[in-house]
Amino acid sequence: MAEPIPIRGKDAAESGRRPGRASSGPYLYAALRDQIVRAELAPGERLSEAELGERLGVSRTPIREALGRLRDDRLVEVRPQIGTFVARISPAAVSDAQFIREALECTAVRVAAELADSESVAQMEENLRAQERATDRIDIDAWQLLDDTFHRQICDLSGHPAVWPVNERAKSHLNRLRRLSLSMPDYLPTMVEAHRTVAEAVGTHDPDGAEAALREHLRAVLREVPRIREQHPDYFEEP
Amino acid sequence: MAEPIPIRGKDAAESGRRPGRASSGPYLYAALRDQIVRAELAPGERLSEAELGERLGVSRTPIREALGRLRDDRLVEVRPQIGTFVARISPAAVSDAQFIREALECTAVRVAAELADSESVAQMEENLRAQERATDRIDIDAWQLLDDTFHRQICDLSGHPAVWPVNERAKSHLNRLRRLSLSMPDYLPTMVEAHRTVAEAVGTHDPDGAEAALREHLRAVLREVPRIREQHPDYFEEP
DNA sequence: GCGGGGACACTTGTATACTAGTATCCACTT
DNA sequence: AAGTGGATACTAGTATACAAGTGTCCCCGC
Repeated sequence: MAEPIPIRGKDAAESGRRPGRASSGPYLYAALRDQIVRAELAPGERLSEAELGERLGVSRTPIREALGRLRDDRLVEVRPQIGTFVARISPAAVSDAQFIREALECTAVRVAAELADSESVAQMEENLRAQERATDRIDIDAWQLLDDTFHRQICDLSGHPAVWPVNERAKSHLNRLRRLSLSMPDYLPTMVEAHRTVAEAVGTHDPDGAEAALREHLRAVLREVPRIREQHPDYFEEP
Repeated sequence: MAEPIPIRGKDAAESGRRPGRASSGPYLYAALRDQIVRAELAPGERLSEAELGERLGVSRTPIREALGRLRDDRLVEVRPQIGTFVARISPAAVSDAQFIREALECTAVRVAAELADSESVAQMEENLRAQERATDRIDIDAWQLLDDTFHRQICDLSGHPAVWPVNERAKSHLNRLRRLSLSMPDYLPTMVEAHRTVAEAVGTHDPDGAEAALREHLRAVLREVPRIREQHPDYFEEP
């Protein structure tokens, strides 16, 4: 069990009290989700509300708010009177997340290809260049952020800002898988290339091409599941 | 402002304390969402955590849990230190919900058409007959439940149980719209007919037909927006 | 009559106290 | 020695107390 949980930006804990102001729930949710996705909180690990609160400098109340959202995401499992645990990877949940993500993003990318303006395309290309730099540095953290941004751009280009939050929740499960893929650096150039193919199809207003390229790209992650399961059997559900 | 909020099944309040047991949050969430969808809690209406808790026989804590989820759904708006309000209808949010729903359900119905077995088709037909009976009685409440069940069947037939919860959250916004459509009884037979068309396409394993029929059906609700807005301008956002 | 200022009632956010259920572990019995 | 029962140290769910910010409304002064 991973013991030390240094919270990334410790702003929440350090900013002291900000009573009566905006809730710290969203921040705590994002921080904990990030730690779960990065497997700093390992699948199956027990989480203590009291301990998390102590570590993050808040009481159980906002911790519980964050854990509730993570429970809705199925990233943690709360067993009343027993404990809260980081959810083990469920192949079924991964498949569900893949289905949702594919449905949303592939629909979004079609719209994006139809009505993307030159500015949006330029932004995607800028992001792609940053991805290449991160790939050269083998900076997985930076690349992951850029990947999220890239897919968010696709979703936002659909003109429906509510799509990304839903997609992000599904993507978490797949991001966690990718994190565990030790040989991921090998795949980074491949993924950037796939991104570029999608972006080019969007830029040339080719919905069919964009959808096909994106679908193929999204499914690539899923193919890694058996290998990852072999490497980390204890991180998976025991059905 | 509608004042009396008699909770439908008062089980939560009547079952007395059940401390240390399962959380009442999910129940409260469903109950409040239902009241919002039915416009028993009117768009723009102020909600008091304390008052809701008193009315439902619980403290603010579980009420806040339910309101937090409703806030994620964008069905309520929480303004710190000011108040919590039933969200007014936002055409943008409705459009977003429509996009998400269309993407998910249309993808699901294709899979459903491909691998629906005879038992599933029989269940859908049974549901359709119940819809017809509810239509004859002009029992909108019963019909709404059957409508949810019908669309849930489609989602579940995709083999991905996580799809429906996501779809349900988007559907809430559209259900609320339909509730406000005073002339809805006129549309009930039309909708049942549309459902039947979808079900038949699923039964004959016709993905393209099923998707087309479902998409057309889903978009029907959206066309009502301008008329509803005319009838209830105060229920809409003031952009 | 009109305008301004302050008390006050109310809000959400947070911290803490309490309840009841669960698992573990150790002492005791057989 | 092995098995069983109970004390105990946890857990999450709930209720309540407190903090801090916001808007209203009334009273006072002009």
